[in-house]
Amino acid sequence: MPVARPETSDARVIAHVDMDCFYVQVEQRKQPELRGLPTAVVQYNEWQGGALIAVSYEARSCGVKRSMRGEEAKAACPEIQLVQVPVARGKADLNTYRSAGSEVVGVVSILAQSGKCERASIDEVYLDLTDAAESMLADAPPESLESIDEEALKSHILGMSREDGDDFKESVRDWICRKDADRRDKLLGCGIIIVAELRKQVLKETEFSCSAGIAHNKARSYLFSKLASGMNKPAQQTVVPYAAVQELLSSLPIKKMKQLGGKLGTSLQTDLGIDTVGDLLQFSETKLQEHYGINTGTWLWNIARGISGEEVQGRLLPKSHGSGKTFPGPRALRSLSNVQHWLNQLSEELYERLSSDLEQNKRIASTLTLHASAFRSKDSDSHKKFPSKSCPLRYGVAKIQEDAFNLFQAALREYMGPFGPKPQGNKKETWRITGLSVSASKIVDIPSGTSSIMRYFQSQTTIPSCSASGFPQEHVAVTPSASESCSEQKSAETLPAMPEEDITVTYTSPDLDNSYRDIDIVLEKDASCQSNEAKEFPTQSGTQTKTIGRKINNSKEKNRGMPSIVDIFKNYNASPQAKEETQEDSTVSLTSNRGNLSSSTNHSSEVNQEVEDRRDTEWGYKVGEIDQSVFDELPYEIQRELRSFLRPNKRPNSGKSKSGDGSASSSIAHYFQPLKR
DNA sequence: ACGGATCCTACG
DNA sequence: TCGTAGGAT
Repeated sequence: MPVARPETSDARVIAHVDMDCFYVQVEQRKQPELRGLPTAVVQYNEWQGGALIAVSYEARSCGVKRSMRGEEAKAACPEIQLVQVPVARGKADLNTYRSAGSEVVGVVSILAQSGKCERASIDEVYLDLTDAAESMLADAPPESLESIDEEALKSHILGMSREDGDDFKESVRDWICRKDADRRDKLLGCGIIIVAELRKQVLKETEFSCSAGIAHNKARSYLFSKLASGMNKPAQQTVVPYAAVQELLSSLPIKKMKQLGGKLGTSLQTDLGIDTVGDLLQFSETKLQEHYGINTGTWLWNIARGISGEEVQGRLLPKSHGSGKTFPGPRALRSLSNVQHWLNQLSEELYERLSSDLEQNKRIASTLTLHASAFRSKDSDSHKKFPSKSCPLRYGVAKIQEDAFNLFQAALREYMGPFGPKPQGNKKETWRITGLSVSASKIVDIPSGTSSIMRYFQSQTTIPSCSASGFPQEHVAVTPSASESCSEQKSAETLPAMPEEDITVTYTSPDLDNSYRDIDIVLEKDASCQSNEAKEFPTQSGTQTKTIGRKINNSKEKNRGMPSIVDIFKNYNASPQAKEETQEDSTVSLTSNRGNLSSSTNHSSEVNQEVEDRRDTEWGYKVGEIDQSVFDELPYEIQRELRSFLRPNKRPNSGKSKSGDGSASSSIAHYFQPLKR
């Protein structure tokens, strides 16, 4: 699973910042009355009071633990406040937490402007503060400061004996300011001050408290930010000096290490008889490689020594979006139309999130994947894996819904295999669906400032046929996108008709205002979705926009079903330098109900300029190289826009000035740009 | 090198 | 527990 990365440079300063019981804090910010009370966030309420997914520190001290049910929590702590995760479309809706998460990432990335910042999860970031720490050491080393921040003095310095009160803070100060310290430790000392300041700012800007680990690499900072915050208290920061690493690891239970909490960790315990990380040291690198393969073996050898060369990626946005739901036990889905109903819900949510991503971050996803889990009762291998399927992603709710359903049916046929779709003349299916999810991946940036492209995709979101005409439509037409790209290419073969119940399925489709309205559609009895004569939605009178994907497919053999514009952007974005600059293009949506921190003003011009600088040299396509038939199929506005992109007016190469005024300041404010309101 | 499918891991 | 994510193979 894990892979080894040799340590590249010696003295990095890496911080892992982790929000304390994040969902609880989000709810407490929304409902300040809850602050200070034992609180937990639960998801669903029906069964045993719902499942706890986040627990406040007050509740933890009452003995409430994550992965208790709501009722257990009430028993352990009668005064606990249980807040429910919002529900939308019949499923948990995590959007409020997601946007609070991007709010945090946005603030952190701005504060850490001088260093790389990586969104590690909804509430965690890694920071590479090496440069900031080095500049501080050069310009304003801690010992030169007249006073050290109180927050910094509260840090835990591992390996340092801990006494209470001022003595403790005094010794922290001494450690930070020690003149004869190892350079690596001095850098960590700077890291302490920087992170303390950053955490204070995050609290001020977002009202969320967080904990942090500061060390020389990701593995160490992660581990100790987790260990420390998991211990007892929120809002802690922990430093791992070089010299303390070995001893701390030596007695650390192996299962506590990231990546070793599961099967691999268990295997180490049982197969090698190991309990602590220190125990791993006895095994030679080759021995570990023999047991666990070359990659995992070397990784283990390294991690036992706290070595990890993994770099902090400058990525502030997620790499995929997914929407899923489980249907445990008796709630398992037993009919195709029920599956379709839920796929429609999930697809709707997914589309909504793709739309925001497009709007806010100018990104488009290009792959749609369907995952499901299932079992077949009353049969030998009742727990065969349900295969995943993917296809090119077409923008538009109805398209995603269609494609998802088609992917599902393809997967189901494969899953059922020889059993065939209709094993007995019985009424009910033999399969049960216990989980469904749709996800969108391979997300690429599109050049900013191309407004017509935005309009193009927006127009794609309207369903021309039914919403305008009001005619009931048979909506399960096969589209080339999903059906052709599914594994079974025997397109000529008529697929076995799936039994379909008479049922009213609610389709929802966005109208022009992006608000949703419901349209009831009665599925035909034999909605043998499977006629492979691709039925196109009747191209609607009013709509200019064409489904470019298909037409292009006809003229261009490869890339079936893939909107060519995605190809173009993909190629564009594949240019070597284009990425890694996620720092600057931090169009992270700072959709806070309080401050509106649009980070753009400062940066966007710079980004645009950069984009323009690369145009001529780094576009994967030159205008003449784009297949004319592809180009012609694009909406006129986009053609025009692309032409202007492809033939840029050359501008003087203004070497991207490293932001920062260069004025040396003795204040740490130098390392942070205060947020402007 | 790349992409689809599968598996594993982690966490609120 | 569920709903999401990321990474390795």
